Amino acid sequence: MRKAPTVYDVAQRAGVSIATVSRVLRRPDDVREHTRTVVHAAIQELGYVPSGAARGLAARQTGVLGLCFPDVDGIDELDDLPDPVRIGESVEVVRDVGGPVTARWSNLYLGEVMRGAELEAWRTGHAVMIGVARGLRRAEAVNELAGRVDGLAVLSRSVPDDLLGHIARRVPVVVMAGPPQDDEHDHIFVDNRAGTRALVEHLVSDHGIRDLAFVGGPVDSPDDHQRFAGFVDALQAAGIRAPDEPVARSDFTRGGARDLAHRMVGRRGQPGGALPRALVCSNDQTALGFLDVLTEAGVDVPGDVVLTGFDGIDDTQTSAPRITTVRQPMVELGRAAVELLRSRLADPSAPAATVNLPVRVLLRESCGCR
Amino acid sequence: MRKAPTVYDVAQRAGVSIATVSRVLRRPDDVREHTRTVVHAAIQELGYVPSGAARGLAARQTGVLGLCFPDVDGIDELDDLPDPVRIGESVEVVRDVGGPVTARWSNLYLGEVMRGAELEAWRTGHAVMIGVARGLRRAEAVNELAGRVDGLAVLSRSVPDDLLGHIARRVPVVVMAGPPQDDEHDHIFVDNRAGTRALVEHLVSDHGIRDLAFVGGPVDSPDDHQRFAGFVDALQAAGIRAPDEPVARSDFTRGGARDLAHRMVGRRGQPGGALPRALVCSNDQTALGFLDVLTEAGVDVPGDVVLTGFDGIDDTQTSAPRITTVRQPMVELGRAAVELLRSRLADPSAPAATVNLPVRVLLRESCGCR
DNA sequence: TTGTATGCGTTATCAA
DNA sequence: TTGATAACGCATACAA
Repeated sequence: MRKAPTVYDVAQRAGVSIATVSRVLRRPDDVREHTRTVVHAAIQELGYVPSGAARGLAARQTGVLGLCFPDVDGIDELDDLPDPVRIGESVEVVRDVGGPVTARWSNLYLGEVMRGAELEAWRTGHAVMIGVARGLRRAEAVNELAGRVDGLAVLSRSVPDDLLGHIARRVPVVVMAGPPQDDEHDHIFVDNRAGTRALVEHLVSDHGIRDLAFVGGPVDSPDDHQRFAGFVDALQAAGIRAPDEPVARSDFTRGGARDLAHRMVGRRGQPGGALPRALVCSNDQTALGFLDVLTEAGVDVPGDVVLTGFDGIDDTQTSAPRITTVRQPMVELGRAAVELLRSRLADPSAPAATVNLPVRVLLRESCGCR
Repeated sequence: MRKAPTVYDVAQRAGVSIATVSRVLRRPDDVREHTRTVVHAAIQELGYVPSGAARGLAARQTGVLGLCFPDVDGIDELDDLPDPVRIGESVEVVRDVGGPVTARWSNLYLGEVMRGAELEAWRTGHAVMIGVARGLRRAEAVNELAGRVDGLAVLSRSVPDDLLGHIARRVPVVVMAGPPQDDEHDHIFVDNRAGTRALVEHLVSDHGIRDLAFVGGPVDSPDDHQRFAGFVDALQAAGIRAPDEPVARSDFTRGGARDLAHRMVGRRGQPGGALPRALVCSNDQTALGFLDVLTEAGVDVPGDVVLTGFDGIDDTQTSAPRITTVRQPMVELGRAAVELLRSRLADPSAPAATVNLPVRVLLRESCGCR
């Protein structure tokens, strides 16, 4: 490792030219079997590993695809970092008093996307490089990532538009799971709208519910916006009068949803304060928060109120009752991103593509199924 | 994107030499402010993004660290791949009948390691590249990964020893979470032995249990081996006669543990078939499997039998009772790997290092606490 | 403070 | 089937 051997070393050792060494690695069929054997032997003896940098430079492509995520750890500064590992410390024995199970939604989410991307990249002999856009030097980091890859898949809003535009002049960019947008990049959308619509249609058609309310998320969430649109779609299709706005908005967290639920439950007695037959929540955390409070208040789910979510996080599978929801196609998102990148690399001049990922509605007990 | 601009383009546009362009990017303080401004303007106008390959080649280091995992998806062939994304398909509505919650232990495990590595790498301006050693061309893939990075952290047994030796002649290698081994590489161990010992000492000292049995995992698992050693340590320290072997072995899966538990529970009536006061399981899945069966059979945990696990997976937090276990320091593992890589790069001639990561014993209800 | 020139380790194009 | 040799895009030592 003192000084890594190069093609020259291998060539010398094998008594051939560097061109032949390169050929043995890239197009083995173009060299005589004997030569091949000799070269391979030299490679083994020297411990030769080709330099990716040199290859990338000469071949004008690195074989690496990039995946750029937003900062899910909420780290903006080096100071925010958790303590580094302290080595040599002894075992610690602690009483685990419980508390809420850590919600690792974003980790899981991103992990699945990565898994899908890696899988699809592996299929075609690509490597994938992960980048997290965090901290003050994030622009710089994203730039460097872009400089190292043949194509870049970016999770929506992890990179500002202007930076994205800059980068896109060097490598193809695909934006994952963003709001509908009309720019030069390829896009992959998750069909929030169709998913919610299908879910609500189930409530109306199969359960005969006509008194539904939509509990929204943050106003600036494009996902929320699409989901509400799907809600409206379904109601209109069923000839039910649709509201202009969600009946209320939470912040997409379970705690925030609890607060909201408390207020709504408290108003039950007042005129116009009655709970609707079905609460269609904009995400799972919201549904879970409502479930907590409704259960506490003695409101039966789904007997008194039907509850649904969106995302398909694990907790919706273990709650009582399990929550009917719409599963986000995380792995598929990653795979689709890589697919799109590849076809873009194959045909750079094709018009910008838009992919709408299908979604899956999971019927469980909270909507009255079974 | 048709043809990415290079330093030459920027230099020309800015009316300076390529050296100056490079300096503006690498050592801005060495250039006059005006020049800097002009160059930056040119960079923006052209959409210049430096080539990582060229940088790596010229600077003799890529700024990328590699992370190599074993194949957790069990994919050996392209044929094993799940179906690719089908685009344009409509929403699917399915009845989710339940079944076991998907155990994503390895995903979570690896995800956490990655998160730790990425975090630590980010601190020092490094990028990290993930590689999964899978399929027939795995050696090739690992080689390519090694060729692209400045250092490589490898999860134990994801790469055969000879390949690792080959690679190590080019880049520093650190092996994560393997069996004690005496080779040229740096190693990071998770202190399975001390963790189990501390856990068992708790059972003996704090709960006064003297009738304990160890339910092992696969014989070829070094982790299992270490954990059993810790079990023995604790017993011997307490003056309790320690067995030579685990009382039984499961395959580290919940299902396998269930089968085993059924057999053990079935033997209860027979002479010598009585259950011990405490079952120390080699991993969490095993403990969970036993919990399933014991609960079914009306054996109270921890009243009749005390149960403990190892790993700290999420399910141990939601089971009833929650399971006392030892948490694997996944994030720390990733961070430590990167730390070690960095110090190795800083001083290539230092002797091979060995890091023992501390572990945390989580006392919960399954051991009788609270 | 800036420019010139060289080398980094491959791939790929031609010749031989 | 093999060998010279010219890119590839940048960093950097050295000159100016």
